Amino acid sequence: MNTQVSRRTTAQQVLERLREHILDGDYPPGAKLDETSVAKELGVSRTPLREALFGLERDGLLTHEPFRGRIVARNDDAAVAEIFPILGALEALAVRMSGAYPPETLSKLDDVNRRITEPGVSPGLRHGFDQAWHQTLVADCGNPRLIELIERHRAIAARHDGGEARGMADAPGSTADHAEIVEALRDRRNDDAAALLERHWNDGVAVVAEWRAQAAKQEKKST
Amino acid sequence: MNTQVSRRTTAQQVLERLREHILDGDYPPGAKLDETSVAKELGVSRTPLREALFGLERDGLLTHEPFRGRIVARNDDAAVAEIFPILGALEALAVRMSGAYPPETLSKLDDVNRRITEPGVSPGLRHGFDQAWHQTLVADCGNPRLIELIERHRAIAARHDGGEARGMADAPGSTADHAEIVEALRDRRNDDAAALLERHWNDGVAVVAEWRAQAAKQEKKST
DNA sequence: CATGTGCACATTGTACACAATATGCAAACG
DNA sequence: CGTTTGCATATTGTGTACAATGTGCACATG
Repeated sequence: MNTQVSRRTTAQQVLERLREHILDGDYPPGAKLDETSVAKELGVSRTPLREALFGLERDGLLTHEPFRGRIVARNDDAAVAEIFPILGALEALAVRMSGAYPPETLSKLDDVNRRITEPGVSPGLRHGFDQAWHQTLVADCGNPRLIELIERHRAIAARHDGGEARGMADAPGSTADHAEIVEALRDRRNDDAAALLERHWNDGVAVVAEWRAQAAKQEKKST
Repeated sequence: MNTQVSRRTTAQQVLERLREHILDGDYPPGAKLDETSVAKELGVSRTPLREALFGLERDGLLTHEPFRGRIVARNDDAAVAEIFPILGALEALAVRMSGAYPPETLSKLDDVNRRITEPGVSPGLRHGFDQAWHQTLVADCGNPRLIELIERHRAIAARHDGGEARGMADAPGSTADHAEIVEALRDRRNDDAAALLERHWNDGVAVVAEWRAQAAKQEKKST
């Protein structure tokens, strides 16, 4: 069916496409992945699909129960409480390993951070800017493995659980944290920035939990 | 061929067995994994084997080039330089997240550390004790995801590269570090212990590089 | 009416067959 | 003599068939 011109294998492509779909919320947390349907949907047979599923499962994006199917991993408060501190430690390390941040990087960080708070941007976009900010922060640490690891964990933790509860991170405190961190970096106080960053992620656990509780309450009201 | 009584799937079992083999050095870094041979060796068909391989690849234990096969991941100086700091940050986090270490855990740590230096133990065993020490250190941090993550990275970094260059970590400085860390933990100074631990791993990069250079020199002499 | 049992169906797991690609060698060519 | 081209062979990638297991419902039974 496919003419196989690519250098990448079907399973690899499927893995990446599925990953994107999960991150975009097309397959939300808790959704069951029916092999036959998904295979048909992507136009491949079950064999490469299953190989991709195995990889994603190993990434922590899927959970698997033998003979009962695969589920997109939940991202509940418990998961956040486990992952956010890990991200804090890893990004802090990346900041410490980075040298002096060049002016253009610093202004990019400021710029992106400013856009997070700009009025009129959709919550989804705001969330995207937040992601971009963190990505820029660690991009030049010189440890590709670390970057990849951070990326994977952010992928797990960044998805919205609880049935498309939108509204994410208006985060008045969050952008203030970001600004403070950039300021430290401008002064070449990377260690201080790292410490702030770690606290930022740890605070995030409570922030997300609070925000979700609010969203759940609103959800109930509108029913 | 198999009566399939187990609750775990063949692919999962194969993944774990292969993982053990790789960690034990039965498949040393750089070894090519021929699918047909390995499948025959483990008594399964290629399908579940390939699924397992995909998982291990995602773990970073294997590298893959389309149509050219899979290789057990190298663990050269570059890899060590990337992974050791990550392990340092993660284990430091685990120590900080742990509460007060109970006396029995502290004496276990002391005990295991003592065995590392005991004369007459094989290098392999010594290495095993070192692993056990670090495992005990993080076991009660209360973050299973973190423990799993540490375990996986230790799996990658703990393998001996460069053709079974044995002799590992006599580490006179290493056990001294361990002792100092336990002392800090006894005083409930977890943050100090965490900082020491991070330095311990960072120093490890140079130690391993040095040790390997020596081993390589000896290798050449005996040829 | 509640509960348990067994069968039909759906879905996942495994094996195998075939297709696509890489590799090594031998012969042709300059 | 070195280089290149083309084929034979080995290995990996994908599709498909079949086996094993879980699920839900109808029906019997107390």
